[in-house]
Amino acid sequence: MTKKENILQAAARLFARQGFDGTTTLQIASEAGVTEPLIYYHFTGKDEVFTSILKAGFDKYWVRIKALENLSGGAFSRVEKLISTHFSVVDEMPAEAFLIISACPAKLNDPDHLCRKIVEKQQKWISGYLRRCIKDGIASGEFVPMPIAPTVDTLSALINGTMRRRVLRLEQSKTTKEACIAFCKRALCA
Amino acid sequence: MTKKENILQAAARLFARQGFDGTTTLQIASEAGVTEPLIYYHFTGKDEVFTSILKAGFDKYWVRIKALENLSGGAFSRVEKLISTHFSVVDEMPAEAFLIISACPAKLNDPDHLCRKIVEKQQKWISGYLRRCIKDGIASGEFVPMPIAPTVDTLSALINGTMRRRVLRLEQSKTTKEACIAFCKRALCA
Amino acid sequence: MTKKENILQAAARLFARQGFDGTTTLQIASEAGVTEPLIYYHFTGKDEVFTSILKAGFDKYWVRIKALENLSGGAFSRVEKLISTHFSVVDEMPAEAFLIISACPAKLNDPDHLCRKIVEKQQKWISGYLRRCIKDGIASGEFVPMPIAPTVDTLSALINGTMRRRVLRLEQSKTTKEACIAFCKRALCA
Amino acid sequence: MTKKENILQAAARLFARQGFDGTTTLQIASEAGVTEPLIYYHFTGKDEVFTSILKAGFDKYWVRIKALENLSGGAFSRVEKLISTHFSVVDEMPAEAFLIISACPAKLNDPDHLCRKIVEKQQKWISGYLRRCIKDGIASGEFVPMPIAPTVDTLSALINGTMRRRVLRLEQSKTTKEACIAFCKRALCA
DNA sequence: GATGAATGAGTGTTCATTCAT
DNA sequence: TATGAATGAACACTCATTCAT
Repeated sequence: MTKKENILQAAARLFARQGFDGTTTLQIASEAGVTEPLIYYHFTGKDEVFTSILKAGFDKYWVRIKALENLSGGAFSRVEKLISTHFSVVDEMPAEAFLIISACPAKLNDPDHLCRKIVEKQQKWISGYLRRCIKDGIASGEFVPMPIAPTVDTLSALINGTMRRRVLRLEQSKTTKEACIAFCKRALCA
Repeated sequence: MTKKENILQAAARLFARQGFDGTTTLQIASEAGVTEPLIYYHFTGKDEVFTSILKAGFDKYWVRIKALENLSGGAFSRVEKLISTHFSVVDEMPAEAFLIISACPAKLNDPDHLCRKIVEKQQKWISGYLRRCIKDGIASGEFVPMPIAPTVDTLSALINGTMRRRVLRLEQSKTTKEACIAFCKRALCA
Repeated sequence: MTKKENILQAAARLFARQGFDGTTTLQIASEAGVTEPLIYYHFTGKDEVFTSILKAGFDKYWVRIKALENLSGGAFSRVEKLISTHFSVVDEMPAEAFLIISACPAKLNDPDHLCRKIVEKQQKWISGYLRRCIKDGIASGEFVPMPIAPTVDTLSALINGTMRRRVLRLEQSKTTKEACIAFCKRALCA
Repeated sequence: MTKKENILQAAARLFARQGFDGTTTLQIASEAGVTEPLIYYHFTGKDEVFTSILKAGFDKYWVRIKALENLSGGAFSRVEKLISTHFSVVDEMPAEAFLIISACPAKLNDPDHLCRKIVEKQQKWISGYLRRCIKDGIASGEFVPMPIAPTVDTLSALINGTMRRRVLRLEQSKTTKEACIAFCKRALCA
């Protein structure tokens, strides 16, 4: 593993545990087994390290998400896939998920920051995906009639909240995923 | 308004906009129209200022929530009340809601910090409330049969995610509240 | 006891335990059961509190010392009296003794500060007293011949070191006083 | 000279002149011709700077003292060596001597602080050395009979007080050293 | 006499970042 | 690539002191 990768891994661990502001460049360097200036050789600064990690994490996530686009099958099975994918994502990349969800609250207020842009891009994509599912479902009679936009909001919120609770380890049951899907099925399907 | 209240208000504004670490005591003092040492006369430090605001916000929220405890009526109407109360809370105290949800990510990892304790207390209460509603609903035949614990997780996540999206202004529809309630009704009721 | 006396007592305790710089006016006020501004009502500032204590301690000491001036008796018995008086002083007013010996090191460098002046006055008086004793002793044949000035220095140092060790609780024997006197007797007497 | 050494020298000068609490890190940096943060690059803080100086001074002193251990010769000549070594030490390293004696009064009260430990170590070694001398001297008949422990206290006090007076420039004679040794000879020798 | 509220001037310390090599 | 040394700019916090009452 290159030293650059060392830096990224160490930083990811530390950002996830302590947040962006709570992590110093010295800690990152120590944890990575390098000296501080090397961080500035490979990155423009602490912020770019953070952004790189975020971007890498998001890219991995994005690949998973994009794979859903060409899915065939019924409307609900596509909703179900979206939900179960998000459960998997948290399990497979908890540090990155924590970062996106929790490490940069102040940056979320800055409309120009990558952090905000990532969240918006993700939300937009999920909204589009869900909108299409729901439209199709209603059209085909698989779903009961319902207003589309606010239902998209509701499902987005459910996914968002589920990830957050899972990342923060607030969940109390082991079968939340199945119950969540069943819950949505009853809410959506005719 | 006393200078102490000035400090609290200024700090609340700044913490909400910039996060805890992004806000300096000098900024708080300036914004409040006082000198820095006065912060230390009225509070033990920056952390206590934050904690005071958090606690005050949570207390207001807690009053609203506790009022639901003695609610009579059907199981779903009690669930509905819980949901709509949370929508109202975000609208009525957005700064405080933002603080609880987003300003102290690192503190959420510290099990001894008030921040974490508040979240846990809130989650615990909501879980208990929902558990009772669902049990009652199933027993009376108002709800379809369903596993209780994971459904509680699901509903908690929905509320959590809804608040978060609303606080971060990610919602896209004006009728999300109604759709959310209708969604749950279909998911729960027989 | 008046509040002014309370302040002085509290301050004396704290200065002895923590030194001048290590003691805050707030600590003094708390320990004295008053508020800080009262200190400034009764004294011009922290320095005057310290100076007052020092002066009071020194005055008590001075009375004891001055009483030796009119002592009749042999040369050595007067030296002995001086030594045993200093042992008593440490035992009877340890806090004040500690203050003079140890609480204001930086102030000892300032020739204008009371602290330095007190030490000089004390040293001067002791020197004068010892000089007279030794002169008389040599003249009367009670003492062996010896150079006066450096012997005065030596005896002063012995008294100084003895007080210091006693104040700092470095002494290891219970009969140091007697041995010290016997030591001097052998060194001085014919 | 390296900048680290600059810092140590500047700090030593300032601590000796103004005491520990009276010296600021900014003063040290200015006097050393460096910026404040460099102090924190080379040391963990102001306290470690002080401790380093103290330790270095004590180490130099300790070498001188330890050299006395293997001294051959009569009991009194060994006592004499101890005394004259202490006179030399003050003359050769007055700043360090002042530090040990006078710059950290509050720290002397803290049993865990290096300051106290150094004083105790020194006192212990001197006590042991003197005890052996006196025992030997009495056994060989070179010294008059006398109680050992309190005489050790007395000689320790004499050395202590002599150093202190010399450091604080309270001595009045140029031949104090010789008189002090002669004084002890009369007190000890048969 | 006595105090609650307030402050000017610092204090030790930290940290992201840079420079010389 | 890589680092030891160094720093500008800030930071949370403290303290002796004062003011209005």
